[in-house]
Amino acid sequence: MTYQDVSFAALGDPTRRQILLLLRKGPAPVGTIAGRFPVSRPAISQHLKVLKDAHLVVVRPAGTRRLYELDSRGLAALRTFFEQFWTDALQAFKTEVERPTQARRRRTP
Amino acid sequence: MTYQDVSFAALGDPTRRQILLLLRKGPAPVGTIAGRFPVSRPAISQHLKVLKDAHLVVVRPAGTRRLYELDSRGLAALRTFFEQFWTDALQAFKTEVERPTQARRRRTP
DNA sequence: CGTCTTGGTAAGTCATAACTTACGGTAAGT
DNA sequence: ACTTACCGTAAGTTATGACTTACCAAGACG
Repeated sequence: MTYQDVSFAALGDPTRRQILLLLRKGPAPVGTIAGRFPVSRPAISQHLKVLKDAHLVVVRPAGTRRLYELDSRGLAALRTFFEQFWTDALQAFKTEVERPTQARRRRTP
Repeated sequence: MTYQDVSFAALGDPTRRQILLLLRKGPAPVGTIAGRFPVSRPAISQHLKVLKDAHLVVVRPAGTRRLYELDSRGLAALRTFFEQFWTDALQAFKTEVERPTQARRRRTP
């Protein structure tokens, strides 16, 4: 499983996506994050571990608290991957559009 | 569940991501797509349905075949969303970096 | 028309991931 | 030392999603 696989798998869950959106406002301790969701704190801990392992968040201890924040490097890497994918996909689309007229005719009802 | 939720959920599965990568080369019929994966054809059909509902692929009939191809509009919408998210996330990071020196000191071992 | 190819869908299986409660380690305060 | 707050992790539960086989409709061709 590649690095991107781990990242996209992490983003595949709605709770984890919401956590990332929440962390855009800045670092937050686990308890605060968990308080924003209708699930248990350990459930949030498990989600945060997935995000950490995917390099989408980083954690630093602050007393008894653990502050989680967005991992800009991990997000940048994912962004690069997505941009590359998008560029390739767009290129493929352009190639398709520029095919001979015959292909176009078939698209006309 | 928002539109982006459906898209990211769709991208959360490795087989579906591989299908998208495969379709970058151009439209392909179901049988051909399925032949590239170590799973059954109906399984691929189910994945393609998820991708179609997420507007990541479009399908057009060609005789008995159904050609699937990337949905550039859906991908563009997802790209827009991701860029917005990334911009917001980067902004949040910049805000964090530009905080008073005290915050920086804490990061020095 | 009969036959073959293609592929969507129904129904069933089961591994797994998202959830829970319980436990205990660490930090901080008294 | 004791107490409180915080949170990672273990262990258990269960809903779900990725898989399967079976069925059948649509299209193509002889």
